[in-house]
Amino acid sequence: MSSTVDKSVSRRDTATAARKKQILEAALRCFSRSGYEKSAVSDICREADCSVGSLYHHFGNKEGVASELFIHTIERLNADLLERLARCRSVANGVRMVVTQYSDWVSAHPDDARFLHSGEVEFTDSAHLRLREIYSGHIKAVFDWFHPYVTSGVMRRLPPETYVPLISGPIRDYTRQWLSGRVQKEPAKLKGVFAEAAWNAVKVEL
Amino acid sequence: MSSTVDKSVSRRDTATAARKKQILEAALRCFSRSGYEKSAVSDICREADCSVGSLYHHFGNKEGVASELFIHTIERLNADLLERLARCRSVANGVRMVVTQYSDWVSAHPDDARFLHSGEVEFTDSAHLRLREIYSGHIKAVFDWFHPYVTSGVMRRLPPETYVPLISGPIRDYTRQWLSGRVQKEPAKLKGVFAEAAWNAVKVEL
DNA sequence: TTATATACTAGAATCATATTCTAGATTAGC
DNA sequence: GCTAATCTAGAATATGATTCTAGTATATAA
Repeated sequence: MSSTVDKSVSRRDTATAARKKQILEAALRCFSRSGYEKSAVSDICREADCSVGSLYHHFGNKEGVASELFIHTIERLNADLLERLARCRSVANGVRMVVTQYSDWVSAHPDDARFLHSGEVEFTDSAHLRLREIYSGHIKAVFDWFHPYVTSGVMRRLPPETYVPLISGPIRDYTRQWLSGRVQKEPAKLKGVFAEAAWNAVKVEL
Repeated sequence: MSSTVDKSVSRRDTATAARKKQILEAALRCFSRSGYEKSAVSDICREADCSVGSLYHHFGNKEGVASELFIHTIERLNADLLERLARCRSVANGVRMVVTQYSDWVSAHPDDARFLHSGEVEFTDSAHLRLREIYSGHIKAVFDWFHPYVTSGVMRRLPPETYVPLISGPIRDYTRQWLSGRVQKEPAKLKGVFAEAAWNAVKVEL
């Protein structure tokens, strides 16, 4: 069946995808080495072995590169969580999983994490909208997973805006400190503490 | 006695201090309105009614303005916490205070908070060092306040790096979301939830 | 009180870098 | 093989940070 659809993937499509990937990877290396602002478009082009014209053709501007990279990265992070969450067989493990997968992911992909956290990245307007959709879609999916447990009374009913900060706030805050070099131990080393605290914050007391 | 010392505060010193203040306040308005990167030095100068030469004379560069503003802001925030903490008469209230003063401060000074959280601000090297000192000094002062309670066994003994994220992580994470417009309720409205969670995370179970 | 050094202000000149433009090369689809 | 669309290259331009030079105001010393 796939052979009939394959026609839509031309040689150019493949080359274009490869070139874009090449630029995105070069950009991440540059951002990671020197930060977003300090990375000149010409630096990225040199690293990606392409011309500025080519970069602008594919991404519109520097923000466009950063936006696409950001969206791509966060989608993988989110998808990874949903997969793992689907395999959890209890609320307690679900809550702990939100914390542990984040810290494992950060420890495994520090450059990606640094990029997501950097805050100096600027987005195109369309990326802003897209990110908002992605965020609310992801939150909805996660809430859908947890909702039955709130209904059945094993997870506390709290103001909805507070679940994310209560569960993920500490590990995110710690990660930020780790990425900026203020603390040494990598997040995965302390995930147990934060995972227990997260469950503790939302569980119903016996 | 003061009259003999007054000689050290000349008319020029006063004028200089006033000018610097004028520039810092103008910068905050610009950053708050358009963000750090989008604020041109010439914008700040127009807002402060001064020349670029003047700004560069006093601050060296744009980072210098941002750095001094940042340090000034964070020192007031820190000092405010230490004052309030000194008046607390129990660990539970102390821990809750860390959360409530932060959320009250953020709600009362959203422009300052937005600036502190923005992340796109770049610092001079000397500001980086100074910020690190300020941070560790502040942490030490806060830890000194809490330490007796750990010793006496009413507060949990945890890996030292985890106290700040456990106590402040959620409210900081929530604040970040609020500043970026992803949630509506201002932090002060939810401080109770986060304050209880903070105490819950570090208290010793009965 | 004046002379001199230092601090300050102004704005033009310079420099770095993001973005745009133009021309040419490659590829897809007919 | 022809034509339009896509892609690449790099030069030209625009924007905004920083530096420079000249001049003004203030403080301090004689």
